[in-house]
Order: sequence, then structure tokens, then C-alpha cells
Amino acid sequence: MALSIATWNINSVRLRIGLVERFLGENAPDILCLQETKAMLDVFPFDALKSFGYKHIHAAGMKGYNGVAIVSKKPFARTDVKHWCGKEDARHVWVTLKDGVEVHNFYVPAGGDIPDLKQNEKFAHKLRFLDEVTTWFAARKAAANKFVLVGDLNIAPLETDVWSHKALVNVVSHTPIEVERLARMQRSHDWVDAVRQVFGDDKTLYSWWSYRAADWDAADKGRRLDHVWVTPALAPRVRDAAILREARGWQQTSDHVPVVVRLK
DNA sequence: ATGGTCGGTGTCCGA
Repeated sequence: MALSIATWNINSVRLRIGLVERFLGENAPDILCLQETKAMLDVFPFDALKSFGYKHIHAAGMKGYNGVAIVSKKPFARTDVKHWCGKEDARHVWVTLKDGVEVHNFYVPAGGDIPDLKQNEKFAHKLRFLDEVTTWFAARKAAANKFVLVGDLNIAPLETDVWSHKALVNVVSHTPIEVERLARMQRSHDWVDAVRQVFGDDKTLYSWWSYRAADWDAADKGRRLDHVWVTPALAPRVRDAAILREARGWQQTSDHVPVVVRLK
């Protein structure tokens, strides 16, 4: 059965519900995973998303911060939410499809500005979050697992995931300690980076451009923070991947763009 | 050149 999955850090789903409609209309993925919805469930736009043809929605929210959601044309056999690091943050939801495929949607903590565990509690939280997720997936590891993991992982692991490795090597999102922790998380379940499987490691790819640049397109100082991973059982089914750079130019858009992967 | 701009529990905080 074919399956297309998109991930997009939307930075307020209420403000950008019209852009979500445009994206879904133009790309029609089976499933869209959103991060930074910034909406409690009492104000989450369930009805609008359903009117776009996405009748199945699993969301977790907070007031103003974080928030993740999975919106789908395919029905769910089960839905789950998990909290990490002893916090109530809404950073991880997952669904199990009728064919047993699990889709995990993560919003990894950004980590603050200073890449030092002792000086910066946010950075410590980010690493602890990755470690807890790593341990959890390692304990669930099985060769037959058909899992997809998507989201804003807030780490650009490869040199070709950033506009300048040299300029960013000490900037949170691309530091060696984060890259190493993410690699450890990837090994926990032998996750395959589906986008890199399609494009290879040498191609420069970004999914995020700061709001602070005067001209994001001309400066092009991007980073690939948004990822789609699959377990080895699903990797042979990956057919196509796309990062929708043009969405960064849409009116009043997010600083992240959608990433789409299609599986046979 | 250490700024800049977003969104929302808004006049600060997190990104």
C-alpha cells in the first residue's frame, strides 16, 4: 500500500491554517505531521482540517508553546501520546495505521543559545530528550517494525545540512555533541534517513531559514532541521522525497518548510 | 557586523 507523509513545523496552526490548506491542496499527502501548533485542543482547528479532507486527527497541545498533531486521510488503529523528561510538553504523538505502520511525530527541544550542558539548562534538556527517546526506541527494537519517524529534530547533522559548517560548528543545532547524540538515536533502531537515501549525502539541503535575514532567499543561510526517518523494513519502499523551498516564500509563512516522503 | 524577526500565556519568553 502506498503512503505519503509530510512534516511541517507550522509555528501556529491557527495563524497559518490557510497555508496548511494550500499545502494539502497542492501536495495531497496521506498524512501531515505538524509541530509548534501552539494550540490547546479546545482551540485546535479540527473542523477546518477535516473540511480539507483530513478526517483523522491526533493532536496534543499546550497554551502558546510546542504542540504536535498528525492529520490524516487514512484512519488510525490506535493513537498515543508520550511526555518526556518529566515535563508536560506536547512534543511527541504517534499513530498506528491499520496495516501496522507506526508514524511518530516529534518536536525536539530547540536547546537555547549556549551549547554547554552546565551553563544552559535548555541545552541539557535537548540532550536528555534525545537520550530518553534513544533508550525507548532501543527497547522496542525489532526487525519487522514498520515505523516512520518525522519532525523538527532541531539538529542539522551533515555538513551539507547547513549553509556553513565552519560558521555553525559551535552553534546549537550543528554542534558535534548534538550530531553525535542524534547519530546514537538513529542507531537505536537502525533508522534510515529517507531524504538522504533519495538525494545522497553530497547535496545541500535546507528545511529552515531564519526570520531574521533581510532576504532569506538571497542570503540562503539555511539548515536542515526537519527530518523523515524510516526503519529498515520500510526503507526499500521509499520512492521519492521533496523539500518545499517555495513554501518559505509564501505570504506570512513559517520559518520551516514542509518535507514530503512517498513510499510505495 | 554579535544585529536581525516572528507568535502568543504578549509589553516577556521561546524560537
